[in-house]
Amino acid sequence: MATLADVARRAGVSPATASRIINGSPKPVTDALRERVLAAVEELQYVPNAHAQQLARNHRSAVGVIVHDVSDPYFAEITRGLQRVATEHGRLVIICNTYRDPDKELEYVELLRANQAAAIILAGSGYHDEQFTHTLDAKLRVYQSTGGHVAVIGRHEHTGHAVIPANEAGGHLVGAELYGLGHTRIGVVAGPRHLTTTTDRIAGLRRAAREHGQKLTPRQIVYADFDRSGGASATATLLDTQPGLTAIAAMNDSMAIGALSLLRSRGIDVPGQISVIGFDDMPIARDVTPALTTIRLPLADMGARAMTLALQPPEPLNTPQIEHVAAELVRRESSAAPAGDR
Amino acid sequence: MATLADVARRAGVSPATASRIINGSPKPVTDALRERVLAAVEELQYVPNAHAQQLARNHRSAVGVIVHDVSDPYFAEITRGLQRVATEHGRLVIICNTYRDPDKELEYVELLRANQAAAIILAGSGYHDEQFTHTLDAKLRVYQSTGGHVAVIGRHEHTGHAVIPANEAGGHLVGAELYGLGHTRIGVVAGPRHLTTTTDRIAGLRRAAREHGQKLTPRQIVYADFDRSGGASATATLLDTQPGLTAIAAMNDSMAIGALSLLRSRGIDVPGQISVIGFDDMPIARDVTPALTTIRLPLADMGARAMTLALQPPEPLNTPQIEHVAAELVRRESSAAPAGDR
DNA sequence: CGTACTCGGGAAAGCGCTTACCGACGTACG
DNA sequence: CGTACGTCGGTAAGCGCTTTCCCGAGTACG
Repeated sequence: MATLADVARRAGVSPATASRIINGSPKPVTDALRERVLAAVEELQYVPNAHAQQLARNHRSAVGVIVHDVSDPYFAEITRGLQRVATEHGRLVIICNTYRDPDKELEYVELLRANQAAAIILAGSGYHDEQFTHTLDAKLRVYQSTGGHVAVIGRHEHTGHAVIPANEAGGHLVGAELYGLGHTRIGVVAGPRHLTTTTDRIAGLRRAAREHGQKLTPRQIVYADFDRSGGASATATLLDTQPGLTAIAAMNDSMAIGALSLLRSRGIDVPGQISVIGFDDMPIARDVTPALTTIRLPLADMGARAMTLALQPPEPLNTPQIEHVAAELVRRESSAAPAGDR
Repeated sequence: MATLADVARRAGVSPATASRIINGSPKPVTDALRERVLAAVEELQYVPNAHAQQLARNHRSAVGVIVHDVSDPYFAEITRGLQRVATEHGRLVIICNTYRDPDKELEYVELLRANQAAAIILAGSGYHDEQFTHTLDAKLRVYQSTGGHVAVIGRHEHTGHAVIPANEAGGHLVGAELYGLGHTRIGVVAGPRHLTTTTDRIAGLRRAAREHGQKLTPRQIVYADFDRSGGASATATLLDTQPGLTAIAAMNDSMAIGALSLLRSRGIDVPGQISVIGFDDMPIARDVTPALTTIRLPLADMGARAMTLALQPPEPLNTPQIEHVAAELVRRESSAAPAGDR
């Protein structure tokens, strides 16, 4: 591996000069030398050692993103937004997948700190776990105290900037739509109960229920994994335990799609017999049949905003900023009034 | 930011000792000292500077992955497999999205080299561009010559290990199925023509056509972006220019889904009036309606294999290994014999 | 009790780069 | 023609860590 010293030697200059030319330092350098150095770089296929540079310069450049799983469309969309902004700022993004293991989240914060990340962005639901939340928060604070920036997406318990989707309000939209259509026997296909996203969305749903003089009993809610197969199994449980169900509210689109596929396999018509509403409005939502009625969250935009916050110059007022993002109901074909009403 | 020296000072030992304790070096250290150092680490919330470590140790640890776009399910799946293996080996993965810009691919190779990546994995189709391929290859060789490992997925023109999906054979499977069912008027919804994946798959399709005494004219093939909207627009073009079409072969599932949605919007029954076959078997394929007949590629597994190859101990025989992976037809509901045949 | 080891710990030399700081030269000026 | 600058390069001191080498103090042995 060619080093700067090699280049300098080859060009017959000092490492200092070579460095200045290669990095375009403000210090003026004669054209003759410049050309010689550049030629040497080319011949030696020299690429500066990023670690050495980082060490010598001592200023952070990369930013870290911690998500549950990039291959989940929810995070994929967020990541897309994040990356776009990061790239505009010339930042390298390090993506860390926790695969929903809170401990990994902790580990990755350390790793990112070790790598001198300029900012850490935590995307995805928080956990209902006092102990964990506290530990994470402590780690994040330490990181911040050494000049690191922090932004979180979809959680509020933490220090640092935050982009917060209207999960509760979105849940309320789902409820308002369903109860408004006349459904009373609603099943909820929920994600893991230890995720705040799940509970926030359900809280909104509950509020809507109350407003319509209804109530959500524990048995109407089935918790499962936040993915397609979790949606399918939760739906199966619901079908078996809640006869007369006319609507299913899935707490994200992946689960809704799982629900759709299970209903289809049981020969149940959607929305004829049962309505289904999802959450997030992932791109696929419009491609399933029936096209999924869902709550739209501007995921890519949320990612972009979080990155923007994180990359902001050292806080003007030193106060973490919180951006709320609205949820919006997108009516498609999977929801309708219950059969009896028609 | 606390440094090792701070920790050492606080524990009243030399940096050397602190380092040895923290990294669990083979050198034995008294328990008393060990505890003091560990306590200091805890109090100072010390995290070693990864760049300094990397510089001092001088051995690569991270691995870089260059993909077109992680938020594309095709790459998301591959990435999932890659990550799994990398994590098992305790490697940090740096994911780089080119967003299909070949120049970025070049840039990222440099960046990864600068970051002392132990290996670079290039996923996704290659480009039909002599010049570019040559430049990339040269850069890769330089990287290899300094001890870097290279593995590519889905392209063959390069140096280094390769995991190659049976694109041609898969295309042939599509053709065999469609022509076998009796279709003769087939439209091809293809990805960008400068991608080798596109042309390889079409080549297989052509071979099947010949075997059935058929032929694919240029007008039967429409090239568009490798995504949902590309699929929709290509399908629209096909419908407008190829009356009497009975089947559409999409060159990936995203495009197939776009095709499906366009057909639905035009009120065309699938597979009643037109059959649709996709390629890749992404998870969503089974959730659209009608469920998509497609060619299965074990994407996550391909990623895992590439990572395994890349992480192999310095080539035993120094020869790049090539692993071919088979494609398989998955019959679902979107394909059937043409109407006239029934 | 002296010698030969062993064992735990520290001193210091880098890893590859950046960046004050300094010095040599050339120019402009008094 | 001597002094004062301004220019352009080089020298060297780190950045935070690892690791080799060495040294002092035990221990075991003759």
